[in-house]
Amino acid sequence: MSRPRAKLVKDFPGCAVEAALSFIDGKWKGVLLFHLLAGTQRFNELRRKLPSVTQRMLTRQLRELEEAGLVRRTVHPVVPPHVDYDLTPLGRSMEPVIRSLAIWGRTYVFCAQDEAHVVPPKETTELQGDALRYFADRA
Amino acid sequence: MSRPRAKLVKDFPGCAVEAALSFIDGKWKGVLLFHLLAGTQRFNELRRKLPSVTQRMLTRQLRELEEAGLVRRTVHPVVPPHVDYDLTPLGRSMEPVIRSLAIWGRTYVFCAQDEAHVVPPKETTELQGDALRYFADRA
DNA sequence: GCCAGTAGTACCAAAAAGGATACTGTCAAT
DNA sequence: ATTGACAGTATCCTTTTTGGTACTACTGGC
Repeated sequence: MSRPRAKLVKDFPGCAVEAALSFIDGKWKGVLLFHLLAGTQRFNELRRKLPSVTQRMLTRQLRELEEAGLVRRTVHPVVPPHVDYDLTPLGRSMEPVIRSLAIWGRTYVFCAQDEAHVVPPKETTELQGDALRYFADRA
Repeated sequence: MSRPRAKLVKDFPGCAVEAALSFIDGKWKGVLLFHLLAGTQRFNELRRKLPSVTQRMLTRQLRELEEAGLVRRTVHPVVPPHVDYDLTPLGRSMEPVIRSLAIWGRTYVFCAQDEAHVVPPKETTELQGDALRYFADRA
């Protein structure tokens, strides 16, 4: 949620970075936006893509994204329920941010453990702290 | 800190976005990295640039960035103390991420209140939720 | 009749993050 | 003699965020 950060935005103008971060601050918002870049998704569709998120968390994060103006929630009044989530123009404007995050993650953290061998040795030598431990864990 | 997210990285591989976010997760890390992009900084130098951060928080955030391998802390054993902070190569690799965040923030949230009039009317009409309220507040 | 799928809520508990305040020790300048 | 700059710590407390479990209502298929 952007409440505490929203405050700081006023207390501390000039910080565009923090302002932007306040919109994707929340444990699952980044991934959600990433998946929504691929197009409209339904609630359970997203749930399947984020297996470790609880229903409650998914709902909350989506609502916060909606509140922030990044995501649009469309309820089709049918039974069984049918709810679509997609990006607003503002949400889509986040694409460069999300993409650069995805690239960084792939390059330096490399989530897909089945491809862990692809880690470039040169970069690896630059790693420290968490990143180093991360790679150490899966070596 | 990246501990809780680090866990999810393992539980939920494939999510490069979350992995990357876990490195800048923390209320001040984004700004700190942004300021460090400009070059080496000393502790109180950063403090002056982030007037609303407490000493304790600044220390913590810097230590976490160091632990994560993004920032290097250099202690010059003199008195009075002299400590330099600068980006590691891994930290510098975050530059595209930080820059895109800064651009987004400037474009869509526009922290600098003294330039609030520059908000482009076209974009404004696309705003919803927090973003809308943000602009409403300063209109 | 029972189960699965749809999209959620409600309630309680735990953990994590952040903030406030006060304190350290040395030196240089006023 | 006092103050300020330097770079922090220590302690306590509050807020925020996240997780766990159970529950709703309705329908279509077996």
